[in-house]
Amino acid sequence: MQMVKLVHASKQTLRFDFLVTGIFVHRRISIPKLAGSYREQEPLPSSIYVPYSQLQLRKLLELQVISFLHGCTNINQIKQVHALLFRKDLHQCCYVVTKLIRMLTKLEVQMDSYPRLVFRQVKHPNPFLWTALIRGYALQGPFSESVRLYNCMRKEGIGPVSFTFSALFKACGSVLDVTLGTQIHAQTIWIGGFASDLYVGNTMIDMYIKCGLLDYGRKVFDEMTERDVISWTELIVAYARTGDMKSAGDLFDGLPMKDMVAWTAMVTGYAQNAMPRKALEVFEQMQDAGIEVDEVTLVGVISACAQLGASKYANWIRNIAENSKFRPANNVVVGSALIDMYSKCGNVEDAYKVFERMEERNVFSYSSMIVGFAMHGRAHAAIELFFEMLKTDTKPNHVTFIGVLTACSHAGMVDKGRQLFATMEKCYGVSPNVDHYACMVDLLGRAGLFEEALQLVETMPMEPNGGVWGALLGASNIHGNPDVAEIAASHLFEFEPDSIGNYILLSNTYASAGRWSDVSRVRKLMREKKLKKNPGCSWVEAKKGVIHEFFAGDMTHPESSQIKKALEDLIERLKAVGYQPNLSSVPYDVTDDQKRRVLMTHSEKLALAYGLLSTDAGSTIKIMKNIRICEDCHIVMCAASKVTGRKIVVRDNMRFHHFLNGTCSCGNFW
DNA sequence: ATAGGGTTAG
Repeated sequence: MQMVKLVHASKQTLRFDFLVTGIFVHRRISIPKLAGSYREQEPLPSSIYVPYSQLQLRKLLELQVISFLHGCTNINQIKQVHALLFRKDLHQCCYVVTKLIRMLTKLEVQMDSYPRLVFRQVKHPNPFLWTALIRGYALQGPFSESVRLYNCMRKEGIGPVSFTFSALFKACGSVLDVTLGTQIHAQTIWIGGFASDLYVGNTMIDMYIKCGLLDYGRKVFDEMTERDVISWTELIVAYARTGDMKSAGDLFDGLPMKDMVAWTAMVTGYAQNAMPRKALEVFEQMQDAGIEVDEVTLVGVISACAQLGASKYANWIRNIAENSKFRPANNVVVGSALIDMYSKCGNVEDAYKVFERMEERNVFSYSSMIVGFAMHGRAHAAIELFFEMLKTDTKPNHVTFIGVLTACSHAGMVDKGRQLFATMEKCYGVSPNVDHYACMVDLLGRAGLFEEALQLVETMPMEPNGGVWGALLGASNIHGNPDVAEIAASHLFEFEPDSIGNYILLSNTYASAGRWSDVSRVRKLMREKKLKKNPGCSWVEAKKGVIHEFFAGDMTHPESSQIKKALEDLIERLKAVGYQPNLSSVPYDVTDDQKRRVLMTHSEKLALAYGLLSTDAGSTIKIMKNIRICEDCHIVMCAASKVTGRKIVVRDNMRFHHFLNGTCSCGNFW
């Protein structure tokens, strides 16, 4: 006679209905209390105390064992539970063994070893047990084994369940085998309507997306009879990753149950597609909608603020992070993102403050800080931090080395760079990839060691890419070496035929050598390819963090006449202390007088003049620029920092220059 | 069981 009915079981609690004089009474019992003997639970009034049926005793035992399994943190503990199964005669129970195999998978135990053995001991595996094994192979490979097991299972006459298909699609997604994926897709249709199962549909979408067939994924989505927020989010993310924020946004607008993950997907989607303002907009809408924000959301917004490069936003999001549950000091990911953001906003000091306060640091935190120092020309700080990192348990990775090598490169530390590059594999276990070679070419090229740079390109163990040739072209431009520039450009145009900057670099290199016919040849090439020069543009942060934008020769600003006057005054003061316009900074074949006039229209000079006009004396002037700062403007910035006593920070497309008291942090080497 | 995240170069 069954007088106790188990109505619900979760990890922590069991819920029973007790039959008490004709009515059912609910009771909840927590599993920890049941550990040991289930007869020794809290005593119940004798009037309602009833013996469990055999069936329920067994069910309880199963649940108890499973709760043990959930508590296991290593394989030995699981082996103990496994031994227990034999003692309690549960070793043939598919339900428990399935959980055991899942736990082994979670602990990343090799499927071929122990899990396979456990599976073989069960005489009549049910579909769930088969699936646990198939899923294990789907997660860690070899993926062909998943498929082989699936076929075995079918041959044994055992039908798949929805989990089985999920596991198989995962395997197909991992090896990008869309042919097999499509076959299995077909099977979900003809074997008992699995195609309409929500989970099967979602994993199918994921598989098609991983294989690069977004349209197929969309088709599955459109044909699904039931969808949840995960189906939508999968597609939104896929559109965002291909850069199609329009489709992502349309989907998101139509999503009836927007949750935190879906909102976050939109925020990071905009951030990763270089639309930081849209990202902030969505983040604000998200907060207005009363949606909770977590660390992933924060990281997306932080990345957007890094792109905006303005202290105003940087401090704003930092405050939000500090007041959240994910404080940068306690959260490595948020902390590392903030380090990167502050570095990109021109604020290495704040970046380092965040770094210092972090309780835990990983390779991201160190690398971000090292790259930050490198960007700001603080080569010694970068290298010092690198050696400090080596003293910890944190191992450097390829990005860390990109950081130290660029640090050496921007500071002209050729020997140090060569030495680090030579030992990176032997001493630190990071084998140089093509990007590290590009750094070395940059390092040697900037130092004017063209022969060595070319030799490195010829002997490198992999094919040089656009980055390598680009570094060589950039160095040729700095040193005015049109012969090497020609070599670099001829290769570079194969990789990046439409990148305008490369043509301009080549043309400028010819110009600096006075080879005007070559200049017009390149100009003609650019016209034929219909490439437009992207105009030089600068931003400056005025009072209250308001950003003002200036193009070269731009007179549309409402205060243009004052700006022009301020610039003229400044230049007069600089001339008084010996400033001479650097005419070779103008790559056009025009008269010196015209060159002087062109130089005065450069956008960073306008930005500087406006900065002087609009900010308080004593505050730092922060200028951002979309292309490389020119020689003449660099000289002006140096001199202006001395004459005006202001600190000036300029971010060009590559790095930061800190001008103070007449000198630049780059040491005139950039 | 399926969904969102941080560092990279000329």
